[in-house]
Amino acid sequence: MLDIPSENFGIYTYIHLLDTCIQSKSLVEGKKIHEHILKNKTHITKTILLDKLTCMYLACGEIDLARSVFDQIPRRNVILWNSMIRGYAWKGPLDQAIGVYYEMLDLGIKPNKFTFPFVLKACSGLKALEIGREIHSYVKRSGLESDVYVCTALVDFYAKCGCLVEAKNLFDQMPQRDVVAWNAMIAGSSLHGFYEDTVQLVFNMQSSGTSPNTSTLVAVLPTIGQAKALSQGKNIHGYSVRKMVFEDVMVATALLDMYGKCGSLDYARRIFDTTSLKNEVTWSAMIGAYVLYDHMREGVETFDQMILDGTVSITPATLGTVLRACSKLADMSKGRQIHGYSIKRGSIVDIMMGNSLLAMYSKGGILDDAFRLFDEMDTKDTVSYSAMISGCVQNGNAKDALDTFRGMQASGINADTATMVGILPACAHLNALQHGRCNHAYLTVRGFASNTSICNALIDMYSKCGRIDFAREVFNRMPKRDIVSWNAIIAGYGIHGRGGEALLLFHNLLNDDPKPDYVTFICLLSACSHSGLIAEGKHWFHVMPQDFNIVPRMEHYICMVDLLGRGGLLDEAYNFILKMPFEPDVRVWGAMLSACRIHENIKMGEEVSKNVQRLGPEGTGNFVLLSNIYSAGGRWDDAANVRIVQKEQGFKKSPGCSWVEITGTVHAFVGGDRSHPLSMKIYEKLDELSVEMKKLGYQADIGFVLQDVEVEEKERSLLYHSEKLAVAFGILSLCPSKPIVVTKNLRICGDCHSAIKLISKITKRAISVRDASRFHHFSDGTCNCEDFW
DNA sequence: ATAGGGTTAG
Repeated sequence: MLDIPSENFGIYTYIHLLDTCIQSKSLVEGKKIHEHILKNKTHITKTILLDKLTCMYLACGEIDLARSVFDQIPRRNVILWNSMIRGYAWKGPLDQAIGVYYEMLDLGIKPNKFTFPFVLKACSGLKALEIGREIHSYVKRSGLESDVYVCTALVDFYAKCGCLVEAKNLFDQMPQRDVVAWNAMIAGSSLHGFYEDTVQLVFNMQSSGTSPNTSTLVAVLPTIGQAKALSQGKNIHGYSVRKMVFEDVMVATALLDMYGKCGSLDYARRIFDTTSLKNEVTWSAMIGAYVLYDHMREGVETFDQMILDGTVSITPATLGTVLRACSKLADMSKGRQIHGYSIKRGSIVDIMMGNSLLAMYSKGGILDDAFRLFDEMDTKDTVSYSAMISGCVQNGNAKDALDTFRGMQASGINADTATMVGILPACAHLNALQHGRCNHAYLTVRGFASNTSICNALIDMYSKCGRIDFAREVFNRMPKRDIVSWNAIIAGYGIHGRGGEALLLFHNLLNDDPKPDYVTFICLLSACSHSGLIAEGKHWFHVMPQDFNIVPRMEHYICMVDLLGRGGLLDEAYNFILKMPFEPDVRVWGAMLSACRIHENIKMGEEVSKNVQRLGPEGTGNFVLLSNIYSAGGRWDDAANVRIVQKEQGFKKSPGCSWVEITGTVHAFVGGDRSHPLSMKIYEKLDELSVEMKKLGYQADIGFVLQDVEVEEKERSLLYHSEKLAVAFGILSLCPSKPIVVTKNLRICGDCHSAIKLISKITKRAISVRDASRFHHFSDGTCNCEDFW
């Protein structure tokens, strides 16, 4: 600590002392010297001293103190103005940098080539395009456009603001381009996701004799990850190894992130393990990679290691990523833990963090908690409201979604595209045509009505609300249609049983721009199925791979089995399944089974039923598989992804599995499961409930079991379905006031649906079942899905 | 270099 005597110093002594503070960034000493100067009054008005004090505060990052000294100086030179602008451009508030710049111009001080890079940096940060352009024209008038530094700053500004053409023009005009100029151009292009352009720029940079440096690599890698361009990413990796820059944390983290985004988790992990100097971003990127590709267990484990490691701080970004894992896993107790932790650390004020929590609670079906947090949040933005709205919709709670939307409008927060795309399915779900039309009007007023995603949601809403004519009108008027638009309208005609029009539209699509994708064929085939257009369906299924290069997926086979089976061609459907190039899953057999039921073919039904039983939903299930199911957890929300993951891990079957969380532990069951320690009690409970249910007129719908066994045996196998076991265990384990939330990986079975309605009445408990497609909230004998799912 | 809400089918 500096010991300052109280006598008066000469001015150069002060200056010398202040320089020392600037070098060592010692704010405490600097302040003492400032006080000393104020006390002695001798030099208080000396500009040179005030200049130094300003610089001292700037060096210590005390921008407000710097400003107060700066404002007292009567005549300030351009260097000091530049320092002040630089201070704001680095520490913010950015608009102050621009303010000081204009103040300087107003006072007639002429900016120099050092001024522009700082003020332009502020413009980039604020995306203040017009101000930036004005500054650009001033630069031209001052004849500084050819200065490398100024021009690079302009390139950077235009590129960051997304005006890549202007950036490129300036860049091309530069008399010489150093690595910083190249990096500005590359970073801007990468930032806006222009993968090909970015890679081309790097190539050109090398051909022109400038070697990429670490900043180049760090700028390029995110676009590569976004484009999932793994082989290009490997090239960069190789380059960084050759140039020995892989030991740079930023480069290592960017490489890790790139591999993660490409799904190469092993490579990502290898980089993670070999990077000795990990910071919090490195850890976050690793966790994020796991979560992105549904490796929740590894993600959560890595987070636990991060805490144990203790060398880096836990940021809201990390917590947000872990929350997404909890959300995907439906692991609310872990999520709550993170919630508590973030309150303790004060991270909860971070709005993204709050929004992640909202999304987790609402997607997890705990709307009460979501709303409680939502009410507590001091600042709510569009995303907060959107998360609540779509959360309500996903829980089948469309009414609350609409109420929340009204609240949003009342509090003056503007809805954006995502909000509207979230609210429209609520109208579809409620069959709330009036609301839907109202929202449509609102969208028109707000100027959203021509947005492609919005129109897609409108098409879906109108067709689900029974107004395919309105849906078509929206479709016709769209300025730009993407493949989702076409799929939505084709599906719309399909569910309205107007297969002919669906086919006609499909033909129109073939003459138009977007190429059909695999969903198009699902929509088309199901439209054919709903309208009995068997020949047409068969035709398109067969030409799909050769003419459209689309490999039939499980979903297409389900549609085909449905098409043939519904049409009464049971033998053909059965043989079709047998000839499938991969093993049919339970949904294929399920479609077959329902065809057998429609056409009352008991014999084939029995045969098919064996396959349904074997594969789930209520198969005997083996426990290796089971442990994998719940360690990987809540895969219910992305059925397609589940199959990819399962294939990777070498599993082919997908048995029905239900789980319930009791004080932080997940208890999972498959049908007929007797492995649980409390198995005896669970079965007793179910038998007891079964007696009560029968009193209320319950009859097991043995149509769901087409096995050749005695009626009583059929009833029993239904009674021990996984969702019933989980519900019974919930009843036994949770106090009566607590709602029971069961999650099932497949769709809930029809018999279980009727049974749980009665169980909710008998036990007077709220029971929720989240199945593969939606929530079922049971209470007092009814379900909020109104038996339609 | 890491982080939040969204539409198409069955």
